[in-house]
Amino acid sequence: MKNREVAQILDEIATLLEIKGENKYKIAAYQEAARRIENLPEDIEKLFKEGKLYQIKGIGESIGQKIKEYLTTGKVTYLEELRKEIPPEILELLKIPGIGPKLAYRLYTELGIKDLESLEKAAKEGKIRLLPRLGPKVEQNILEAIKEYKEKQQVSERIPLGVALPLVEEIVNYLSQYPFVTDIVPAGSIRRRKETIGDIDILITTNDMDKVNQVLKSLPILRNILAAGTTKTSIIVEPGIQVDFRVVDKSSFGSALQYFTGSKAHNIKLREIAIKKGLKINEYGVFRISDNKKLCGEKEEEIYEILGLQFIPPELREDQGEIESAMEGKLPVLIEEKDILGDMHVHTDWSDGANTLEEMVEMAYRLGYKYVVISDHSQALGVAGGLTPEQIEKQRQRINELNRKYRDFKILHSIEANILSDGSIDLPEEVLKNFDLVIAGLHSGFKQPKEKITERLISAIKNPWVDIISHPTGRLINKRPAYEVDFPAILYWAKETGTVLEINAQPDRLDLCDIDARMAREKYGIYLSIGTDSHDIRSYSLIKYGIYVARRAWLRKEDVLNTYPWEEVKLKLKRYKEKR
DNA sequence: GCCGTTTTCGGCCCGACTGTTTTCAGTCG
Repeated sequence: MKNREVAQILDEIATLLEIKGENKYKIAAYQEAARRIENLPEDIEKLFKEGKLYQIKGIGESIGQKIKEYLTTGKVTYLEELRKEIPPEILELLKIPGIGPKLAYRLYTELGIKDLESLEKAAKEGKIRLLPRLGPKVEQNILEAIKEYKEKQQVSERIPLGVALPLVEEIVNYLSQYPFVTDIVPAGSIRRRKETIGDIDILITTNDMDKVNQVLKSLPILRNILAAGTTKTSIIVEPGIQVDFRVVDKSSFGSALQYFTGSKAHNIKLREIAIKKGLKINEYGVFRISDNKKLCGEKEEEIYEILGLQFIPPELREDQGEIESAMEGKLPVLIEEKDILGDMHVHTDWSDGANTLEEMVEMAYRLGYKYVVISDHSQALGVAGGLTPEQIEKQRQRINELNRKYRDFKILHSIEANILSDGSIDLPEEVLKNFDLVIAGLHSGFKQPKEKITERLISAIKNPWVDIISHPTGRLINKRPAYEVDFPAILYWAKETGTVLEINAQPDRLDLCDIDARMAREKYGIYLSIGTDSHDIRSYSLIKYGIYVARRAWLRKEDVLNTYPWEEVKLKLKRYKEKR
């Protein structure tokens, strides 16, 4: 699938046009098209072949032609021309906070700066301050920003939600203890539960701004303060993450929360709708344009209400159709954590888990689940103590015994089998057929060519005894990209065979991701299962990350397999269908 | 460059902060 590639090309065009100082609306058009395509829950190539390219909003004649050229020839002449005009190395300058396209272009044309090294050298030699409208302060800020950037390079650019969320909870707990902090709510991409977070936005209501700012200065994990205004304070906390605090008045709390939750695209769309209704939205409230009268602002819900929209859950606020749905009153009722009746992917110390089967089962029971799917590794994964057919048989007997101990709770015997390099499963059919269900996943050979990996996965999907594919794309956030695979083909065969795809809730996996999961359900009608892939009893709590992905994928309770009682799950699994 | 329940042309979200400035452009979110 080339969605991401196309989006990156359009983004690069936009950036190069920005540096050139092109019309800002033209630039915005490229950025908008890039964003649309990156988040598109459909294969752009498929749409192109079906002649539906121009049905995507934001793609008109000019951008459409460039996409067409890329998909047919693999290059975009327009972009290559632009690259000749502006050396791509300049793009590196834009990564430095405080350097935008205008300044980057001036530094390049007036001082010949085209990379970080020459930038740092020029700043140290005091050459930048000699340019008109630039001074020593700019020079100093550039040097500091370069230093900060280099430090940040050590870590990754965007941090996983699984790292950011606990950090935010720590900060919120710390500040909550002060009586003058009356409200403290994380906003931004954290609140939208995006899989990675650029920086953290936290909103505070208080009757004493000075004290809040004072307290922020003594935050234990504080590294340094970037900016401290009367309404905004930006800091860096360990381990190198920016946190923006916004101190707001109670009467504006709802508006501020809405504004800072974003996304940017979502907010722009809302403000456009507001204008058509004679209203203006900003972070302080909703105002009538005619007399500037403030109509609301204290509660977030009021903003959507006054625009004639259903309340839109933060996870959906990406301008991916949620506003149109809300307008028609057709937003989905999103799945919630309480809807999950059982964890669909759990390991024990029979393979590489840290806790015993008994401990894992007992914890699942105590969490209030109705069932748990025990899915240890199979024999081919030697490093993980994968189970042989004999061990599997023993484990089944133990599970049968345990099942007699519990009422209103079922232990399901499964396996996370390996898809071997030829696409076969590392257990014979007579073993596979005895499980309650079988999960299969790729654990090796990620570097095989795209055709080969696609073949392997499809072969596993076609296996009548494989019910669920675990972590279907194999990506590890910030560590390993998804393996090369013909994803639409995977979806097609999953649909054809009734195979379920997993949303793996491990915070570094979140695989399928939100966009893929939405595509699987919305365009192909495939069921998703959510499993924590737990290897110890504490990891059951990670289910919430799977729920976040599902919600961002627009999934309702009924779209997710493990919201159904086991007897109903059976009706949806292909192994039981084929026996009927 | 895209788009249209007032538009096929004339619009295109909103505000804070910073640095260098006597009024504002650039950057950021």
